[in-house]
Amino acid sequence: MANKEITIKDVAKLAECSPTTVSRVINNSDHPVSKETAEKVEAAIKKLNFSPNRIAQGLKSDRSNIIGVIVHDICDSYFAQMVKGIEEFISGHEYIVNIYNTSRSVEKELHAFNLLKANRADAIILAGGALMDKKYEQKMHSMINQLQNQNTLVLGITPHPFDIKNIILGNDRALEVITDKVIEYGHRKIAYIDGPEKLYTSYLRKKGFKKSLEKNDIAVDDNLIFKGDFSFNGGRKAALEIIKKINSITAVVAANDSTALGAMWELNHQAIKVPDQISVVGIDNLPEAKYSYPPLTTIEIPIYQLGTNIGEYLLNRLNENCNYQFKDIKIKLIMRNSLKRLK
Amino acid sequence: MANKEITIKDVAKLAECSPTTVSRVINNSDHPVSKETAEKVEAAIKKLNFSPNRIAQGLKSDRSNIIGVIVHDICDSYFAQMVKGIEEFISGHEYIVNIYNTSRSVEKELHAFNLLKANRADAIILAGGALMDKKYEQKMHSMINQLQNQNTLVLGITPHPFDIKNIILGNDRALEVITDKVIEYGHRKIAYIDGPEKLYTSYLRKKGFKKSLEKNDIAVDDNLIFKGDFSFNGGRKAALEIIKKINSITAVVAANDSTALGAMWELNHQAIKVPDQISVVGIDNLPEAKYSYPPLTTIEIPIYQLGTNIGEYLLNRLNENCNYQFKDIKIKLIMRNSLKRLK
DNA sequence: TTGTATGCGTTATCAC
DNA sequence: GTGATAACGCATACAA
Repeated sequence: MANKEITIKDVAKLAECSPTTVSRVINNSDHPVSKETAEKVEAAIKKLNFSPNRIAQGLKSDRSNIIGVIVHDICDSYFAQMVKGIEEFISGHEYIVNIYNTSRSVEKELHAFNLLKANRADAIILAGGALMDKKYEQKMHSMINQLQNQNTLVLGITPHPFDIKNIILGNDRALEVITDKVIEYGHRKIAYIDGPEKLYTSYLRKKGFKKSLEKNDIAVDDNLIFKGDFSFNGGRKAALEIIKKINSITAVVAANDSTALGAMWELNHQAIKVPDQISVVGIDNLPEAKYSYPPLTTIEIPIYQLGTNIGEYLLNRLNENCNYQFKDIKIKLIMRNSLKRLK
Repeated sequence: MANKEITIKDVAKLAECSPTTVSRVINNSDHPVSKETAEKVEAAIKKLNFSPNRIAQGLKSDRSNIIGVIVHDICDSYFAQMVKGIEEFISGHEYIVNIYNTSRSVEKELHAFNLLKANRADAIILAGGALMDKKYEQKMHSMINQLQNQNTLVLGITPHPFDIKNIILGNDRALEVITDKVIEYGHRKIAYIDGPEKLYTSYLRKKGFKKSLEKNDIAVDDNLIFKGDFSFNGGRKAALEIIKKINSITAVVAANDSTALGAMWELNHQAIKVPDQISVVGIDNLPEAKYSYPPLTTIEIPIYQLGTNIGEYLLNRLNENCNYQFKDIKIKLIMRNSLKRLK
C-alpha cells in the first residue's frame, strides 16, 4: 500500500548522476555542477515532484526548523494577533510554527517545553507573561539550561525570570501613561481591575497604575482594586463589585481591553452610563475596542507588528546574525469616548 | 560553544549497556530487559536529562508527528476556537500542531502545502472552506495525490472538491434552519449578507438561505443579497447598503456572526433600531454574539468541540484504527433578542 | 566536474 | 537478556 517515498536517489537515477550531485543542485551549493547535469536534475525533480525530506535534512544539519510558540489562549485576540504576525514572517521562511495553549497552567507549559525539547526546536517563544510559581520557576531554570545546551533559542515576551532574551513591552509604562491621562481628566477616585494572580504581567501593569497615582499624590486605596483575569467575563464580574461602590468611583482603569470591554458591557447592562456616570479605560487596543459602547479609550500595543518583529529577530539570530537588534514597538494613547473630562 | 547533543549513546555509556538496550527501555519494547539494567538506564536518563531526538525517530519510523492546520485567519474567533480544540487533543498526544494563515490566498495555501509536504506531515487539516479557483483546484489535485503517496492524511472541514475525507458541517442546513425561523416569525422581506466570493462555504450558506425562501414560497430577490466577506467590517459596509433599502426589508440574515455583529453595530450607529426596525440573525454563535446589542440570535456550531473531535479522529486514523468514525457535531438554534416577531 | 564513503540519532534485525 | 550492525534520507569531506 504505502508507496515508497521519493528520495534523492530516485532523482539521481532518473537524472543519471549521483545523489551527491542532486544534493548540490537542491542546495545551490558552491560546489560546481555543470549546467547540463543541473538541468537534468531539475527536470527529474519536477517529473517526480520531489521535495527533499526536511526531517532528514534536519537530522543532518542539527536543525529542526521548528519554532515553538507558547500562548495562554489562542482565542484571546491579543495572542491570536501575535501568532499571526509571527507566522506571517516565519513560515514565509520555511519554518514550522508550532503552537501550544497553556491556559496559564504550569503543567501544560512544562509539557509544551518537554515536547519542544524532544523535537529539538530551533527556538521557543514564551508569548505570554511569566507565571509566578516557585516550583515552576525551579523546573524552568533547569529546562532553560538544557535547552541552551542543545542550542535552542528561547525568547520571552515581557520579562521572565530566566536567563533568556526578554522583550520588554513596557507594560508598566503603558498603565502609567493611561492612568496619568485619567487623572489629567480630573479623576481622583479611580478603581483598578487587576489581571490574573500569579502572572507577572499583572504585577507590572498594576505597578504602573500605582506609580501614576503616587506621582499625582493620590493615595492607593486597596478597596478600589478589584479582581480580574484579563477576560471579558472577569471584567463583568468586577463591574458588579464596582457598582456597589459607585459613589466613591469616577473612573475605572482595567488591566486590559477584554476586561474593560466586559466591565463596560455589564455597566451598560446595569443601566450605569459610561462615561457619564463612570469612565472606563483599557490597555491593548484590541480590534473590537473600536466598536464597543462607547468606543474604548486605551493604549495601543501593536501586537501584530510585535509578532512580525519577533519573527524577523528570530530569523536573523537563527542565521547567526548575532548583531541584529530587536525592533522595539511603540505604544500609543488612543483617545475615544469612554473617558470623560470632569469639571 | 555548541554543547553536543545528549544521545542514546551517552545514556548507554553511563548505564553501562548498549544503545539498543536504552532504546528498548525508552520504547517499553516487548523485548525483555532485566529489571536491573532498566533501572540503571532510567537513572542515567534522569541524570542526563535525556529525551530521545524525535527528528531522528521520525526519520526511522517515517513519521514526522506533524499535523498541519491551514486556516484562513487565526484572528477570526471561528478558527481560533477550532485550532484550540485541535491543539488541546493533539499536543496531549505528542503531536506537533503546525499552523498556517492563508488569508484565503491561493498562493499562500499552496505554499503551506509545499512546506507540509516537505516536512512529511502525518496529516493536514484544511480548516477553512474550499477556495473556488480553477488553477488552485488543478494544482491541488496533483498535490493531494503526492501527499497520499507519501501517506499524509488530508482532512477537509466542510466539503472540498478533492479525494480526501471531508467533514460535513451542514452549513447549508444551518442557514435553512435559521431562515425558516425568521420566516416563522413573520418576516417575508429578508435580506442576505453573503460570504466571501470564491469560497465554497459562502455558496453553501447562501444555498441554504435560498432553499428556505423557496420552500416558503418567497421569491429570491437578488437586489436583497448584499456583498460581505465574513468580517465585522464587511457587515458594516453591507449595513450601509441595506439602510438604503430599509423600507423593503424587515430582517437580515448574515452569512456568519462576525458579519451580523458588524451589521448590527452599523445599524445602531446609524440610529436604526434592532430588532424594532429590523431584525438581524447570524451563524456560528461566536463567544461575542452573546454580548452584542442586542444579543444575537444565531445558530450554534460548536467549533471548539469540532476541534477536539478532529483531533480524536486524526489520532485514531494515524494509529491505524481505520474503523474509527468521526463524531459529528450538532448545530443548535440560539434564540436571543435580535430577531423580532412580526404581527 | 563528478562520485564514494561516512555519519547525523534512532530502531529493527539478527546473532549470541 | 544483551548487543553489533544496518538502514532511514540527506549532506559533507574527501577522492578522483
